[in-house]
Amino acid sequence: MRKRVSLKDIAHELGVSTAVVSYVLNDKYEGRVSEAKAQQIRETAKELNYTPNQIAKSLKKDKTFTIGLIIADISNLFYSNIARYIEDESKKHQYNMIFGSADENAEKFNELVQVMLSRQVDGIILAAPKGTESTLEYLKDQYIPFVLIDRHFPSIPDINTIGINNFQASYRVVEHIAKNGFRKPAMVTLSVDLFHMRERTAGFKNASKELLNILKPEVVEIDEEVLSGEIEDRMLKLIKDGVDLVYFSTNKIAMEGLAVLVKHNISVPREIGIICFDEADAYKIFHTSITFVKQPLQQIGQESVELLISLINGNQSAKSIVLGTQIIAGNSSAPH
Amino acid sequence: MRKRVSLKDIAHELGVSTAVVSYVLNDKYEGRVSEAKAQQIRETAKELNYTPNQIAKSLKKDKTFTIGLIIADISNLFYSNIARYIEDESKKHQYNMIFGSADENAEKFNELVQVMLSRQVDGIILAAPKGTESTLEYLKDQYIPFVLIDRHFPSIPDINTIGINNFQASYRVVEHIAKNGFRKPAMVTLSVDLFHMRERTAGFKNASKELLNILKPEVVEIDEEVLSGEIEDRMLKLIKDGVDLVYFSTNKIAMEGLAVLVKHNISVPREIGIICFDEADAYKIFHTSITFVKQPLQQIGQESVELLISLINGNQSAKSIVLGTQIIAGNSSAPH
DNA sequence: TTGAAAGCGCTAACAC
DNA sequence: GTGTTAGCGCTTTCAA
Repeated sequence: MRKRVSLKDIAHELGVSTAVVSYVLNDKYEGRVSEAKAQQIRETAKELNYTPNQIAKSLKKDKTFTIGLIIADISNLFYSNIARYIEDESKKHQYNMIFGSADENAEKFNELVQVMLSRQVDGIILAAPKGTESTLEYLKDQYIPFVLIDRHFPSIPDINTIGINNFQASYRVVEHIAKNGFRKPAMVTLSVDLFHMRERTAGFKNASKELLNILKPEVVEIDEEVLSGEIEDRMLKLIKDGVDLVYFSTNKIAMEGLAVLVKHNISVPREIGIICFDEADAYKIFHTSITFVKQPLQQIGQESVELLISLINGNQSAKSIVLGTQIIAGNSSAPH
Repeated sequence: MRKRVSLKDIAHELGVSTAVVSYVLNDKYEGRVSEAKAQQIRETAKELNYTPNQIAKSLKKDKTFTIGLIIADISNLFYSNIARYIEDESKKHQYNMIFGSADENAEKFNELVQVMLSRQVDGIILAAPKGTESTLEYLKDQYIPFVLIDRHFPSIPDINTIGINNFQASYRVVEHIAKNGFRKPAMVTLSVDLFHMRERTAGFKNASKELLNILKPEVVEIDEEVLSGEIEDRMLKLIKDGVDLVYFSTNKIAMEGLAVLVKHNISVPREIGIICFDEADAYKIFHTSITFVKQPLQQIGQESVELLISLINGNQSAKSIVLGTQIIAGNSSAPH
């Protein structure tokens, strides 16, 4: 069977101590080991196909060079994209990443946190689902370095957060809508009680009132579980009611909503205008180029890793980083 | 600062030995520890918020309950979907998964293998890029349990493989094409020297000759690096040449190809028929439902994990599992 | 029923 | 320059 080669094997082979081998293989032998012996050790290591055992190293140093990432929902493109950036950035800093999706489920989230902790991750980046405040408090109490992305829990003070201004992003969407001559927009969103989603809705409502003089802005909330079943009727109703543009609050809703339009042969922007939150590669096979709110995914990934690592290295400050968004204008919301 | 709670802390708190605590917390104390003491220990563990240190456990037991997954290209939906299934299945078997993408780069692949080995994964599932035969040989020589998915290297005998019959899948696509009255199909694929892709092409060519009496089947090969730049001209040329259906050999090519059709307002299947290899959620926002070859992703994920775990547990047999594919007929290749 | 102790592979403080 | 050794947190054998 398989027998992994250890420091001891190399030491034994050469009749030296494991310490010497460790020094050489970690390039810490300046003034300790003769160059000749060092060379020998390196050669033997190569010959024997030595691979250092990180598990042992981690145990000894109480540091795994691993960060945990827990996202809320892997089936959302936004998160899978961000996961990529976080992985890339981690690698740049010589960290590994281990990863899990909580599927918007608080219990699953808590389990994942436990798994990550027992695997001794040095820190965690997380997009927490609803109802996980106590776990966040726990992490904070335990001084476990963590950074919250995308989501924000105003009830917990002094935690490290990185995200966008969702209210403002939505507000600007309505500015764009108004500028391009739409007068009766509706927002289609999920009925979920998360701060960042409420902010998106609030931005839309406020701006609709202020910029379009709409007394009761139209917001359709759909339960995530029944999304693909319900959205068809809801969309058709909006159109029948004379809504002239639909603003989808996430990627996932957008895909479902656009599918309805395709199915019913509804032309964009002629019959209805469209704006989506978040981008998707798939938009390019829709019959019209899509206007969308672009979040700085790469920057979120990058900064969250950097912030986390600085926390791991003992930096104490609680930071809330708010990044900017852009509206990428396509033909789907062209002047009306 | 943070101080993690260890077995020793619990033992100390109660004035017992760490052994007893270990027994109790692992439910292995039958006939060894009194129920009263066991209860006490469990309570203290809970009070102190004890989390077992998996790193130490792994070191001791020489087993990490972690499997590595290396995929060829994360930006390919096929792989990201399969990664999900593999993660789910691993979790079911109480394994964690660590993950990396080689981006079709042999060197990156080799590095990833090293990372996984040094983190002492119990086994690896991999979709290997071109030019990695020697690494596979190495893994084999070292008796490191691994399972190859999607890809196949005929030059290496007796390794565990899970995939589909690509030749047959393409052959059946042409059967479908012929049955539906198309007479001049073209295949658009990547110019990459991988066995499974060559098989897809060969199946198309053979069937075109045998079923459609085409002497020189039309196969357009595009270099992956220039895909989105080149595909537009190549597609337009095909259409000008009177090709009546295009068969895209992967997900990624399909998305780029469909985008060209959208851009030029080319109607499917009226002006050109379409069949794609692999499914994509995004197809639903294309103006016509898409015919595609469906691989059994979940089954691939599930069986690869099961096979790997059986290898980890000492099973020696070299298996090659070939799973079936389906053609899901949409309107994009409707009778002509 | 209980506890002491060895040892997994590695690092680093400490002799020599 | 070189080697010895303790110990990271845990499991498990062995002795009491």
